[in-house]
Amino acid sequence: MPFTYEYPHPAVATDIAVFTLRRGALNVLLIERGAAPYLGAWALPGGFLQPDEELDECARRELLEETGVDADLLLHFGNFSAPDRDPRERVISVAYLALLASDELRLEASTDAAQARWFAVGDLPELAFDHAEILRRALEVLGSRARTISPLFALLPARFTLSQLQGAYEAVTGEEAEKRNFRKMVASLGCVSETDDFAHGSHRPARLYEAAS
Amino acid sequence: MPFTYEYPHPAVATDIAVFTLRRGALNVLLIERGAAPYLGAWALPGGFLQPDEELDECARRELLEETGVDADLLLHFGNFSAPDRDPRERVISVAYLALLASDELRLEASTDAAQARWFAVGDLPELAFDHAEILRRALEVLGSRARTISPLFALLPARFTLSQLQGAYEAVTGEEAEKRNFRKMVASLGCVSETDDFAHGSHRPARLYEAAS
DNA sequence: TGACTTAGTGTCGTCAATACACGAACATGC
DNA sequence: GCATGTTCGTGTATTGACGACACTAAGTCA
Repeated sequence: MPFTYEYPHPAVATDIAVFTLRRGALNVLLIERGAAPYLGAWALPGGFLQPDEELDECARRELLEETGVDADLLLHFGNFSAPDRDPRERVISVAYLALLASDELRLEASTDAAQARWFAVGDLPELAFDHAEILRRALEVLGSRARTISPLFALLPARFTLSQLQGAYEAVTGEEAEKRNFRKMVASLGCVSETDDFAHGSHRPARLYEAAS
Repeated sequence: MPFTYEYPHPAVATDIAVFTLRRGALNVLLIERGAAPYLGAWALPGGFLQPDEELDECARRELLEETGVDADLLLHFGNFSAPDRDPRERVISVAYLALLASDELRLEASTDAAQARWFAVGDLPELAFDHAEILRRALEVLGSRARTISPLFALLPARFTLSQLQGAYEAVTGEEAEKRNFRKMVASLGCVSETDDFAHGSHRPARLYEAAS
């Protein structure tokens, strides 16, 4: 029996919610759309799946093309398939989230995007399409996974103080943590190892840690 | 700027791993393919997304059409997008899992499927496409979510004994549980309430419980 | 050199999870 | 009807995890 699939194929795209910490606050990367629809509106970076490309690859490529940011760890967290979510034609959105250390970042908007910018998650502009909903879901997933700590390393430089790690944890979960209990938890997880160096600020230096082998 | 999307659209399909308990063992519902490719091979039920249909709806509809089983609670757990995973054309698979009580089941194969059958997850046939991989991932996700108990109700009749609930828990996690500790856990979760009735077997009757309001 | 600020540590109480053994209730067979 | 067998159902003691709590240490800056 020959294959006949009588329905039109939808377009398939990825959208990526990239988070980082800036001045202790959780920020998300948005682009200003350079094309209709929603010309001039802010949106999550993303774009269409190409032939011979897996969805994960598509997400990484689109993010790099549109913002100059290369994220090697992308987590799929949901699909968005409302038939009218894109006014042009039917587009299935495959949503990813990523975490990045802010010292790795150099934003470069591409042709598709007029500009790329960080926004604190508590102070967001109106978003194009259903991206507000996608971002809301991304934040939910992020908060629920923060307790495993290890993803948080991606938000920090390679070497970090425990206070920085706690700050990342608090920014992602939205809850304050007890300093001593937090350190006990980190120690029991065994996912960091101390270095011989210290971060020098304006007060007592803090020991630097790194992700355990 | 007019919208032009120069790449061909892939087909989008859903595949569903439906689990139930039969004689205490976890079983998965498979269909025998009634069309090429993989004619005669066993596969997860599933099919193509239609216009004006959300992915969740597609999964429920395809399952019902192909097997006669209606699952109202479908959980998306991943996408499968290897470019060559379907020999006909590019097909993105959106994968779901569902749990059902075996007393709700009356299997009816449709035209697309020669027959539908339950297989113990420990004794599976060769599967079409990349469905072995999809099923493997479904089992991982299922095991990791069992600890919240509440999804397990779907595997059981409306009223069940605690021994049945524990059996479902053990079948899904693959680990044995201590009877008293399991009951304490269930009590502390507060997700079941006792009824005044008892299940009569060949020994001491067991109290029947139901999902808490 | 003194004041300020952040870094870093130990203890106790509570609660959750683990391990463990026995009496209760009913069905069945003699 | 009575003895036997099987599953149902419960309480306690121990352990480890988690949360609350206050102080000393080390360096900067004025």
